[in-house]
Amino acid sequence: MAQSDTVDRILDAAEELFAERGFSETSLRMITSKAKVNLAAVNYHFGSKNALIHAVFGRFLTPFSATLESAFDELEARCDGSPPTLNQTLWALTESAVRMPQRNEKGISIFMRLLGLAYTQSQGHLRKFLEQEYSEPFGRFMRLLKEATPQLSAVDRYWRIQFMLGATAFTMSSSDALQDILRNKLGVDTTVQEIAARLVPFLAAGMQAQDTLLASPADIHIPVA
Amino acid sequence: MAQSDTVDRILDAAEELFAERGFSETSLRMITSKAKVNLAAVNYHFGSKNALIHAVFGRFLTPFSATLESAFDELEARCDGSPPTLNQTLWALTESAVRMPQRNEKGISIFMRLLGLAYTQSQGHLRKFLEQEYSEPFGRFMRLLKEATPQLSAVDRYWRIQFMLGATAFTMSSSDALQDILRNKLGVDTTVQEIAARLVPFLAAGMQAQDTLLASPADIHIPVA
DNA sequence: GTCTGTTTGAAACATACGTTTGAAGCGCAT
DNA sequence: ATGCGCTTCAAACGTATGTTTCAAACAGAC
Repeated sequence: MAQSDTVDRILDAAEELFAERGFSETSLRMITSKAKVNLAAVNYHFGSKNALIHAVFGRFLTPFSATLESAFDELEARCDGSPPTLNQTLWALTESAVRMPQRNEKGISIFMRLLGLAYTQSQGHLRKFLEQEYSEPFGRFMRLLKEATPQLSAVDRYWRIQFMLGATAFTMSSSDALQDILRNKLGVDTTVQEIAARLVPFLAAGMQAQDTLLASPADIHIPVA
Repeated sequence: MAQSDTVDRILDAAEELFAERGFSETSLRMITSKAKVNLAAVNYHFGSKNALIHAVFGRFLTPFSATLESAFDELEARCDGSPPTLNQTLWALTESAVRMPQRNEKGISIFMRLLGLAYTQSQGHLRKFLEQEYSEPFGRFMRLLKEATPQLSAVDRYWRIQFMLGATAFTMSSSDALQDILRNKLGVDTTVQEIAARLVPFLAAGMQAQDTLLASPADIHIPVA
């Protein structure tokens, strides 16, 4: 099969280059020369650069969302009616990501960074693609979060989910650069699993902080103790 | 003075466009046509597109870092020898950001998003510029954080600071969009000050979670309880 | 071997970019 | 009024991008 060889080589090269440089900063010529295929191959096999971006996400996200769904199934079965805890829910997500079969050792971190970029770079088409393609597992995750934090007001929960999302997306989207700094400053090396192991407790603690009680707007900025 | 008019119009337009589209996705032609100035004006007044990016950051960051320094001065004076608490440190930063004189009501969120982009988009020159221009207040903030969390290992503290950064930059940068969603779904309205009032407790709680104890790499992914 | 549909290849396409150029316009001392 | 900085302007520069074209190479069926 000649086709799938070319297609896969393009996807591999694109995935890696997108992750380390961003989408618009990566040209088709970089991709095709890294993949050692002809420039026209991208438009022949995928149709356009945007479609290639979608294909890169689809190749990872489709099996991942299946894995995630069954992880949620298993978790809910194990909990037998009572809603899973916050830690269980967050770990089910992390687990599914880390356990995914990887093309290579950089697999997860590459993809975490791509997801971060998807949120961060305002590529309208990508956002739309992801929303209409993977709304189901996303919605289910949100529902589980809600059931795991019944003590929170809807507004607090809403904002704290954004905080979690931000911490995750941001960290993952710059994790290579961050790791370089860490390696230089502290002389240690960190795997994605370890980052996740540090991130989840941080998120869980923040999520479970006492429900925010707002003072009158006027002196919101005053509390210093 | 005709010059400063053109210069400011360019800076205003660039700031807004960079924030909503990113750096490489924003062309000089978009900027100059939004600012209603000639295309060549950017290279005449700033020298290059990169220098313009630096100027956009400098215009906000220089007065901000002065404000921040004096906020830290005041805080340390008030604490009189003993290190400020985590809450005090975070509030000093938040205060300084919120209290900055704003060009318009979107001022803070625009700049939060720019800071997020600076970290996220791999613009080497920007990173270098920010590091060598504002290393002092940044380093001081780091030192305060370190003194406020002596129980954390250096590695844990490093990563948790990244998590805080991410949650903050992400939330503030998309707060306009998020507020729209919130208004539609929950029928409430939120000011930047209120978001900060929700964010700081979240960050403080995450920061003060128990120091991460890592199991052997092999079973890092196992804990589900 | 020849035909057929699919895949590759080198080259060109149109467009957009950041930057440079050189003339024109302006305010203001002299 | 003249001359001198500074600023604006329209136009062009060279380069890089995504996409298209069309001929050559290829594989498998007959």
